[in-house]
Amino acid sequence: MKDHDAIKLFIGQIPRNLEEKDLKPLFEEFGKIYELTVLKDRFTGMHKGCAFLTYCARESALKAQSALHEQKTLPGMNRPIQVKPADSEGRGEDRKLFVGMLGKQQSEDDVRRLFETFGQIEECTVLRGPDGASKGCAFVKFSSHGEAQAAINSLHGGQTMPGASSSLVVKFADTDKERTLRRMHQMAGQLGIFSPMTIQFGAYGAYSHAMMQQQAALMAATQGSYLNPMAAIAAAQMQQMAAFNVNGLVATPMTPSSGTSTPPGIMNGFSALPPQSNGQPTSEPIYTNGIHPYPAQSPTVTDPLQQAYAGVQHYAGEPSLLYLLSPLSPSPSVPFTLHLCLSRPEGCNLFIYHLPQEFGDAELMQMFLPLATASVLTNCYGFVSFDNPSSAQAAIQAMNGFQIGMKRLKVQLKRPKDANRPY
DNA sequence: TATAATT
Repeated sequence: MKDHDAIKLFIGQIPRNLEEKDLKPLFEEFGKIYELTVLKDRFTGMHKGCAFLTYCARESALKAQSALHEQKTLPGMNRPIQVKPADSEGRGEDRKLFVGMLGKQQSEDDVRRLFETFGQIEECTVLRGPDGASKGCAFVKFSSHGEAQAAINSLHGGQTMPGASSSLVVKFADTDKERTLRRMHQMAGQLGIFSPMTIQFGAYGAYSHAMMQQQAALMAATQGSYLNPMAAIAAAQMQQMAAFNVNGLVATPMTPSSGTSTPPGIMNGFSALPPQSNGQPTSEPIYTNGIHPYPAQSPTVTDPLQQAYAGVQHYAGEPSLLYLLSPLSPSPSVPFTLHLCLSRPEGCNLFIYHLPQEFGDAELMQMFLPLATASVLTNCYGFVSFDNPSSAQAAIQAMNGFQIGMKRLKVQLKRPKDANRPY
């Protein structure tokens, strides 16, 4: 049926509205197709914009690759189609380099010239923003690990490019795990969390992953209703978080959200939330996923990367972060809302009332992000914390009475010490 | 200075 040495191809940059049947004609031109599978998200079924393709004949794969790879751009895409052997086919990424501190004017060709003396370059890509401006870094893939290593040895730190702030960086590109960690940290930064911190999902990781994917999908599906691009970005971040969760980088069983072992900060700002209008409980232990920076409750890590990440847990500040997935609506289509709680001292925590029904976490976050370190949201009220009382006061001044649609926000300090608080 | 995506 297919050659014993057939090559499975990875196809990238596929418009998300194209399914197998739409793609078949394009690829059949190069030979009989053995298998063609568009990649879908396992929970949401969302088209991932890429596919795997195996031809019956090895030769067909080679022909398709040379004819199509980076040779044409499918409608609606802003980058050319990718047709190359899937990662599963050959070696991993031990021959791919990340090149940092390039000058912004340096093109792919400039980078190639810099690296070509060290070996056969299979791929060379300068990273660019949507406007086409270089981000000052590139990926260069050699045909062998040795060639890549030779380039590192000769080029890393050796020269400073015009316009770059320090000398050229040449190193092996991140592995998938490293990328995930990097994204996680970026996300934390975008959420306004700048302290070192660990984010841990609970024992129901796969479940919360599914929920987050669903939530992200919903947000993506309603993109037209976003107030601005920030909301779309937040949706993408949730996708990333969900991906992080499922990648198994954290595997700690959740800390029970009741009992004496619960760190005080974990309950703060969460037990005191006002009752919800839909009658659903604010939290449901089985669905509660805690995030906390306590080293004693760290995952048992065996992987060096995980260990490196675990290192940042040893930070001395007040504990901090909770992501909660709480049932809010009985409707299966909107089962959960992501809650992000940051525990802060009194005088730093605000309740936001009269949020429009359609306000999502992203919208609330976007509204307060310039001022706040975190936010929480349910259907009609939100919760925002600041790292100091004056920022909280500034937020009240800036946002109380802020009109959204027919309603005005009510922004006030969270009720001081609550009898419900467990300490 | 970290990509768009890898069952």
